[in-house]
Amino acid sequence: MEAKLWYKFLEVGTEMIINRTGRRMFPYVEFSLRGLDPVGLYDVIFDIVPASNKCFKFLNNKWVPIGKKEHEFKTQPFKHPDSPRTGSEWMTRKISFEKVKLSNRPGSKSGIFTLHTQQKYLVRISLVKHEKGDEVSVVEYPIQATTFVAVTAYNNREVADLKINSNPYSKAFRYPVKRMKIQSFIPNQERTHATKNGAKKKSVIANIQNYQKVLQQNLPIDVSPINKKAKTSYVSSETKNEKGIQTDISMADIQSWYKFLASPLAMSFIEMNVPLPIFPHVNGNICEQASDNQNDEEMQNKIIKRDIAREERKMQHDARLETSDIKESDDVPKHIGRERTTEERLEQYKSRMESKSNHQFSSDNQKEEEMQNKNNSRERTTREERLEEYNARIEMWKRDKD
DNA sequence: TCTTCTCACACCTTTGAAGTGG
DNA sequence: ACCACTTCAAAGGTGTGAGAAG
Repeated sequence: MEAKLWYKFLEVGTEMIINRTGRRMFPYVEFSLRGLDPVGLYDVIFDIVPASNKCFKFLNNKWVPIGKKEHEFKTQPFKHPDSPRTGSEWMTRKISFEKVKLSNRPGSKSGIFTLHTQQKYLVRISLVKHEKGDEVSVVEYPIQATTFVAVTAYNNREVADLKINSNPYSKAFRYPVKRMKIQSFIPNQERTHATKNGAKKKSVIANIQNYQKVLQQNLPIDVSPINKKAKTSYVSSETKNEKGIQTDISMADIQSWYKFLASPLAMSFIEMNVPLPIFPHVNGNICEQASDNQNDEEMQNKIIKRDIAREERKMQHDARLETSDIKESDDVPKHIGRERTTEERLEQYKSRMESKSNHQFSSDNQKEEEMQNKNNSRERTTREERLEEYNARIEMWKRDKD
């Protein structure tokens, strides 16, 4: 079990969100087993049981009992999908109930537990041993550290913050960014009757105006790449919900941004000397995007690793070209690699392996230096450089137009 | 009026299929 | 044909905030 995390939550008073469709537990329950009969057959069963017979209310920053709890819903305990297994199999692995969900709608399916809000629960693990014949023996382990209050929205800010900081799916809320809602810049009436192209244009202008306003503040700008799932930034009269227009600057995605640059509208901005926003270069790769968060060391390392691997491959490729008779030149077709004999391919494979192991034995200092260089080159990508790139693009576009 | 609940939203990770190049 | 890797898209998990419901 992620004991440390559970205890952290316990300190502030664990709250678990429940909703109609079912919300995953976080932290989830994960543990290892010891002392089982190695050849015995076991089921591992997950259950959620009331931790108190009271109902609670969040007052003065803590949960206080206010009355009797409601009658419990009938929910089937959840048997681990790998059950049954022998004791030795269970003992050699971690047992996780990551996908268990909590709901407030009765009659949910297996793996979804129906709970009451404002009531306390805890997780109980049961080990069912299959004895001879149909007999079974059951041992139950209620885990006090998992005690939580079921809620539909967080009451304690500390809990929300702890979740944001420890749940990878909540990364979006870790760093303060300026999310640029178009909604507030376009009057409702206009939005509702806007045509596809009209609204798109409006959204771009709104973004620009908004951008200029918030640029003066000191928070990082949200430079999300294209969000494929995001709703379009226009609203037709058929649109069910006005909220459909809510979006951020990522809606003026890279493509439409460059389309905008190629439009007469952009030209008039330039001619009027209206300062255009710097739209940072984003290559659409989620890792590159995350690298904008200097704090995210883990992601930085991932990117560095990937870049090193890329360079490694390139170096290996170059080395192979140098050692072989085939040189990369205009008159040698690129697909030549696909026409090698089995022996040649075997040779190449060997050299690849050699170069790989050589790299492994390279000194730590060298590695560190490499990492440092990577970091430095990343830091050099400043806003000024992006501005330069942006200006270069404008120039290019002007030339093309002429 | 207040509290609780629901839903749409933006933003993120995970996963798996398809593409690419050696 | 195979392999290692990248790219892309879809699915699904997250907290937030506005508004509905009680």
